Amino acid sequence: MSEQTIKVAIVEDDREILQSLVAIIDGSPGFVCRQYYSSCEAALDALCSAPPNLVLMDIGLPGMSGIEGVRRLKERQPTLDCVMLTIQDDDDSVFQSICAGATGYLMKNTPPSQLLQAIEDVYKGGSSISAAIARKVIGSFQQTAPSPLSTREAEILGLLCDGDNYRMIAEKLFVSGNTVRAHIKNIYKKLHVNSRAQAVRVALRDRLV
Amino acid sequence: MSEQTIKVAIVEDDREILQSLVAIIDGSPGFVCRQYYSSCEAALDALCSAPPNLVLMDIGLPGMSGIEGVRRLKERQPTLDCVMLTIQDDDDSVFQSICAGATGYLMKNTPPSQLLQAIEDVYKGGSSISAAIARKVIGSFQQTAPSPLSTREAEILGLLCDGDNYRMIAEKLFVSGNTVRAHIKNIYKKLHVNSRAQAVRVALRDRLV
DNA sequence: CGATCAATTACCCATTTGGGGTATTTCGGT
DNA sequence: ACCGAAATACCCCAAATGGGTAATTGATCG
Repeated sequence: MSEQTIKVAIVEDDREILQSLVAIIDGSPGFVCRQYYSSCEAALDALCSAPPNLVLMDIGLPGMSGIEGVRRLKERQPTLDCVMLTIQDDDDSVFQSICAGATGYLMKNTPPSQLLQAIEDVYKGGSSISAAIARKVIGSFQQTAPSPLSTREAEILGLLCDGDNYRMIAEKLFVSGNTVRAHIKNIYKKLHVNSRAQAVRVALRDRLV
Repeated sequence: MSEQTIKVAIVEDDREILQSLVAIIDGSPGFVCRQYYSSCEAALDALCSAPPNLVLMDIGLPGMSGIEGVRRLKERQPTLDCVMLTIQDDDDSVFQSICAGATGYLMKNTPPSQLLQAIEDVYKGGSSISAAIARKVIGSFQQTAPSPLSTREAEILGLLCDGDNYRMIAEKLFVSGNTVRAHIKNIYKKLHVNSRAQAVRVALRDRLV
């Protein structure tokens, strides 16, 4: 079962790179590349009517970018895995790709053995991202600045995010509504906001809850 | 420079696993393990006064869990990299660990060669997470359900998240405040909420903006 | 061609919110 | 012993919000 051939499609505008990729894939047992395109426009319909197991997508394509390509592709084929192939690894490209639906993100200079390993990982339900990119993704989960809020304030902010109003919060914390108001005023001052909506946004963004 | 010895500390309560880990690390050129502990309580002070390059931390420890251990450790030594070592890979443990500050997350059955590779990756500023775990982390960035909102509603929800009130939204969109109110009522219905705070929370959670 | 829905406008009214104050108690640090 | 931060509690009042109802226009879909 693990020896099933993995059908890979490639979208890449550089003819040389495309050919060398096809050669690597097609020349390796267990992998086959029968679909390759030089633009998203050319690839989209074909990939939707005859979906491969996995798509290697260049980011820097002329016309529609690989990121937009993935977005369109995933709209029509949500189960199709896409791995970005790129020269730049700037944060923006990484996160945009991931949000667009990419399952992996590889540098173009990845050695063939790792490339094949990555394809196999994705095929098996994993995700192929390099150590450096994984760190960036993980870093986005971790809060850097320490919370400026007191314990009580953080508690109240949490209830604020749940949509509770003064009265509900007061009841849950066994204090008066006036006290809740006083705390919320302090929270707003500390977060430099002046409405619930903004407070919730900051709270979620900075993981204060 | 790449041949510098990496000092690894281990926190693991199972004596056998601990010994085999120490043997692997210490027996490999370029790696050394001089600090090993069977509980977070025992490790914390020692690791802060004589920080290694990297800590391998078991999650299922008696007493303080490895996740809490990482949290405390990172409070005092924010630059110290921690890699979780665990038998379970349930979503909760993964995300809790990452949010607590872990840089990597490995299964205990990871073969020695990959373990050493992972340690080296982290030491070089990367992040060692297995393909399966990377997929979970990446998946958390990707919206699954299509947005139930119309273009206009999504637009207004975005401004709502910015903290704009009716009047400000109305001015930005060149419509009346009453229209904005009507849209917001529809948004609330579709998102099953009844306040701005809840709407913002859902919008950010489901990436509707 | 009728049905439906998105977008738009409008109004009423009770409740909630936010900004401005003031004050007491408790607790940890200097 | 004193100070400041945190937590508690209260006042007034203008503005914003949320729920209800209703009507018009345009586009899209059977």
